[in-house]
Order: sequence, then C-alpha cells, then structure tokens
Amino acid sequence: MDDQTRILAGLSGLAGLPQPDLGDPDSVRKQQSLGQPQQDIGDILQQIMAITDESLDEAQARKHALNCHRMKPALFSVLCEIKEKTVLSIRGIQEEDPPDPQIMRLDNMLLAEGVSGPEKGGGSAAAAAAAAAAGGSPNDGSIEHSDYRAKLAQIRQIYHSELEKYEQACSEFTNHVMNLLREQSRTRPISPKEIERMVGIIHRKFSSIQMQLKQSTCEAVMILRSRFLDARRKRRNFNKQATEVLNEYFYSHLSNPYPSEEAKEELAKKCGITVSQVSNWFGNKRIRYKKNIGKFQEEANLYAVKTAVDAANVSAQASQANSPATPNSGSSGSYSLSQTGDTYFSLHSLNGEAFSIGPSLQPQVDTLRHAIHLTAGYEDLSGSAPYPPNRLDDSTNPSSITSPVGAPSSVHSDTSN
DNA sequence: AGGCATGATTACGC
DNA sequence: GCGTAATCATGCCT
Repeated sequence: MDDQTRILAGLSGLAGLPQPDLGDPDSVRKQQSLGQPQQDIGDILQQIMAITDESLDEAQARKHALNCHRMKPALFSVLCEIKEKTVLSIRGIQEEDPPDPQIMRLDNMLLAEGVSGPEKGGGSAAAAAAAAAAGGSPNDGSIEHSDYRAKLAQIRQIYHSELEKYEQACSEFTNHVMNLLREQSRTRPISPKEIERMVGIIHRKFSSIQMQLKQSTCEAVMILRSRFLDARRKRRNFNKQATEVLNEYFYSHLSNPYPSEEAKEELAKKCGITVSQVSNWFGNKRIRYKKNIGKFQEEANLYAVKTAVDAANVSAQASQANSPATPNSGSSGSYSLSQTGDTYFSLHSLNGEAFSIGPSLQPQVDTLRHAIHLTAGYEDLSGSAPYPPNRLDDSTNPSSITSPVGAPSSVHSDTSN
C-alpha cells in the first residue's frame, strides 16, 4: 500500500491535465462530482481491483474502458518508470556481458574441424593435417580417411540441424513472448525496454543451450579424431624387411647409433616409412637396448653375422681373393666392420660363444675373428656399456661423429666400395 | 585374458 | 631441434 500512495502522490499533478475523456461519461461525471484527482485515481484503482469479481464480458468491457481512460498513459508511464528504477536497474548490471570466451573457443574449434563454417570438403583438410602432424605412415588408409570424413559429415549434419532447430525455437519463443508482453502492456506496466530485456534473457537461455550443443559436438569430433587419426591408435608394426634394415644399421653402428639426417632419409625411403618414424625407431631402440643389453645380445649377434656375411660376400666378389681376410679396408664405408668398433658387442659375443650358427656361416665368423685381431684395440671394451662411454655420454655433438653415409645406395649393410 | 613387443607421444634437459 | 626417459596405446603371441 505504501507504493500505491506514492504512485497516487506522483500522479496528483498529472491528473489535473485538461484531458476530458468524452468517451467515458462515467469518469467525467465522477471527476466533476468529486473534483479531486486523487479520488479519481483511487476510483480507477478500485475499478481495477473489482475486475476480478466481474463476469468475463463485464471485465472485458471494463478493461477496455480503463484502457481508453485519459489517465491511462500517464499512469502507465509512471508505473514503468518505477519498475525500471526498482527491479530492472538491479538486474541490468550483470546483463551486458561480453562475448563468452568459451563459446568463442568452441566456435573456433568447430570451424577448424570443418564442422561449422562453409561446406567445401569439410574435415578432410583437418584430417589430412592431423595425419601429417602425427607422422602417420603414407601407406595407411585412405579408407580410414573416407570413413572419418563420413562420420564428420554426419556430425556436421546433426550439428546444423540441431542448431537450426534451436534457432527456430528461439525465434518462435521470442516472438511469442514479445507478442504476449505487448498484449499485456496494454493492461500492466511493461515498457519496450523491458520487452527488449526479456528478449535478451531468452536469447541468453537459448545460447546456453547452443553452447551445450557445441560442446557435445566438439566432444564427438574429438572422439572421432582420436579414434581415426591418433597415430598411436593405428600403430602398425613395421614390416619385417623395414625392421631388418633398421636393425642392420643400428647394430652396425652400435658405437654411434645416431644416423645423420641423410641416413635417416635413406633409411626412411628404404623402409617405406617417414623420417620421423626412423627417428622414433632409433630413439626407442637406443633406449631399450641400453636398458637391457642382455636381451638384445642375440639380436646383435645375428645382425653382426649378417653384416659380416654380406661384407664378406661383397668383398669376395669385388676383390677376387687378393685380400680375403680384410673385407672392409675401404675408407668411406657406411657400416663396415672395420670401422671404429661398431660391432663391438657382436664380436664380443662371437668370441664368448654366446650363440650358435650354422656351419655355412663359419668361414665368415672366422673372418670376423680375424677382423677382431686386426682391430685389437677394441677388445678391452668388455660388454657393460652399449657404446664406448665417450660416444654415448658425450652428447655434445653427436652428429659430428656420425658415420658418414656414402653413396645413397649404401645405407645398409654393404661395403663401401 | 594377460604379458610382452613396439611405435608414438610427452616432458625435460641441453 | 635433438636426445633421453617415461609413458601411452596398440599389436601380437601364448
């Protein structure tokens, strides 16, 4: 009631405005008879209060009458003003928020993934980029990519149809509420500004729903990506030949198993894998070898023999018996046994009878043994360390001591000639 | 199914 | 940028 008296007080000035409502003889009569604006307003309010007690038709008629009352615009504006000052001004503070950074992030991601934005091939570019970034082997699947694209297109379609649905619902709801409020503004104090605010509130509600949609779409894309494009998920073992090539290089460069960039490229080409895969392989190999030399001993022996056999064969073919015991007297060979003790572990094991070989390999083993004697300086490097300590630990400049790679075709175990 | 092997990734140091 | 060490995730064998 306190409010009411304030309103009445506020209206006291307005009521005196010379606006005789000729369409409403009743009010004219009352004003004439009472001569008091306050009483006039009180009368109006009484009529408003009494509306609920009347029948529908009567109420409608009364509403219409009140609507046309000359006091109505003034009363309306004052009530709006009061409302504005009390309730809405408090709310207004937190309304003007800046564009949500989270929704911007989601938008950017969806754009980057090819879900939102223009159609044009959609996520295929993103897929290719991701595959390239993952260093995936070139032989892996266009099938998987098309599968990925199909799934991405599906997500995209769902996203867009949902988005459209939300937008439509939002505008429908907004229109509905606006019409309702406009309608109601004839009978209760609702300013256009308030309608605007209400629209803003509705939009925010819907945009939070939209954000959820975007978020779940992002999640779906991430899952899809991880399933199809994460290199670890589609890890395939290298084929036997590739592993052999890599192992040959590794064991024949055991003292310094750090292939140069050119050697890596050559190995990559030979194995049908990427340079970064070669790097990964050597990284893994070094660390695993170092961790458990014993486990790799047999493998090392095997490759030493293989290398020796190859070397012996090539040497025999090339030099036709003049110097049969020194197959690797060349100066620039990539994996030659005579080089700086590369196969130290292999040779050590050979001397120590760590494994058995077929009789056909015996001559080559003998050759190796001979080679050991010729390179006697390495015999005291008994097998605790995988490489001479100064080589492994002195990592100041590994590339500078990397064995030279000769002709491109000589990356793996052949002799340098 | 469980364990080992293996290719890739990540964090960190230089 | 490269190497190491640790770790992850998958493949493969028993």
